[in-house]
Amino acid sequence: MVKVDKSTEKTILEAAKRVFHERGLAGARMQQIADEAGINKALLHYYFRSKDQLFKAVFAAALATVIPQINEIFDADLPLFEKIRTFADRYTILLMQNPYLPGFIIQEINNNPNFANDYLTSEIRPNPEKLLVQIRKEAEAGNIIAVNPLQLVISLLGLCVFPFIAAEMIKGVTGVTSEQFNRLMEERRKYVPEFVINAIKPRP
Amino acid sequence: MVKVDKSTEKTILEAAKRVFHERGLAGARMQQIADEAGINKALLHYYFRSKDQLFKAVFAAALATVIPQINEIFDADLPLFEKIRTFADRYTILLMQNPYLPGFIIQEINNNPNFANDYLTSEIRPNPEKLLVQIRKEAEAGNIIAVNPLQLVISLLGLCVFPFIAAEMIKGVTGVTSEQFNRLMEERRKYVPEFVINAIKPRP
DNA sequence: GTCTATAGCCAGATAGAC
DNA sequence: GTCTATCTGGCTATAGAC
Repeated sequence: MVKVDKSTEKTILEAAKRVFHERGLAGARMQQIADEAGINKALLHYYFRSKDQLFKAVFAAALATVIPQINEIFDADLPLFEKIRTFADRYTILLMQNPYLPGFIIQEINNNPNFANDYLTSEIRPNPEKLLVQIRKEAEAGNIIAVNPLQLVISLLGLCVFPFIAAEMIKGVTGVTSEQFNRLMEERRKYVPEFVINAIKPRP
Repeated sequence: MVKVDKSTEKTILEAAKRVFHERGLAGARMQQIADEAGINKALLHYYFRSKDQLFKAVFAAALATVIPQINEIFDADLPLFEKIRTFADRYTILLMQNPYLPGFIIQEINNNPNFANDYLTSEIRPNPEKLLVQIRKEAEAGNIIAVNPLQLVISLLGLCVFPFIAAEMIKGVTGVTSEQFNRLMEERRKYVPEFVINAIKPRP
């Protein structure tokens, strides 16, 4: 990476992010991070002490870019259908800008059963509670069909996140290029919320 | 692992499957596989030559347990709604029996950009073509609303697979136990297909 | 086929000069 | 703060006895 006028620590974090996102904790190499940052290995240790701590910093940053945004929409003061539209739209945009993020997070959670204790603080922690209550109330009022609120939230998340997790598989199987894939995700910003709303809107 | 009367090769493959599924290629250790198989490292190399080849065998087996089943339903001679119900039901059962499988496959695909060439043969390759055509025809006939067929297939897959990929996250955040999670997936066998059918059924 | 012992390498971490 | 050089441990892989 070309040296630019920016703190070494930031440069390291950005290089580490790229490498960890691509290869995971176990697969990443400190040498590659150093190369991408345009520095040497010793300096990585000078700034972050160990590979593990560097990883923790990158992982925490990943959670911090995605979880607060999710919670903000979960807690927004919006009618349910508007909330679903806003969530799908904003979350898809976020993922288009950070396509490696979901796979990275999921992968490392599965490899570190203790992640909840290690990383989830009171601020950085997905909190669907308000949305779950909102769904339950709308169902009781008959504004949507009867659903298990947790199933609905999982479904909404899955519809947004899954294509990014499975991107390489989708490309490999269907033959769509990265550009076509992006257009597909662009289309999904509107497709997903209408899909979900249709699924839960009562029929006359 | 307790020694039982079964071929060493099979014992190794089962142990390797457990370890690779949990830790991925880079994170797995040949020593751990040997321990779980109740043998020593040298024997692993005697049977599979290298870690890489052992991994390839496990990965190919993983694809072989899931892809043919998917294709069978994709290609079945069923009306669309029945196909959706069958797919969600059977695929969810399959994943409940192999919960590590999706995460394992996704993780290694993302770490090996060349996987399509390495692993996808003419038999072992997801083939949604017939289902895509079927969806297009149903939409043209007005039996379902207008949709991009690929979006619909991705959605159906995501609704089934995502909860398993995100299982640890879901448990960590909501506090549901593994047993409660299984009940949730059990419920999903019916929930997902009705959700999807509702989403695409035309309104009067 | 299965084992013990060990070779050989690679990656994380540190020492110490500048 | 940043570098080069090096240590150290751990891991894959092999040699060779049984």
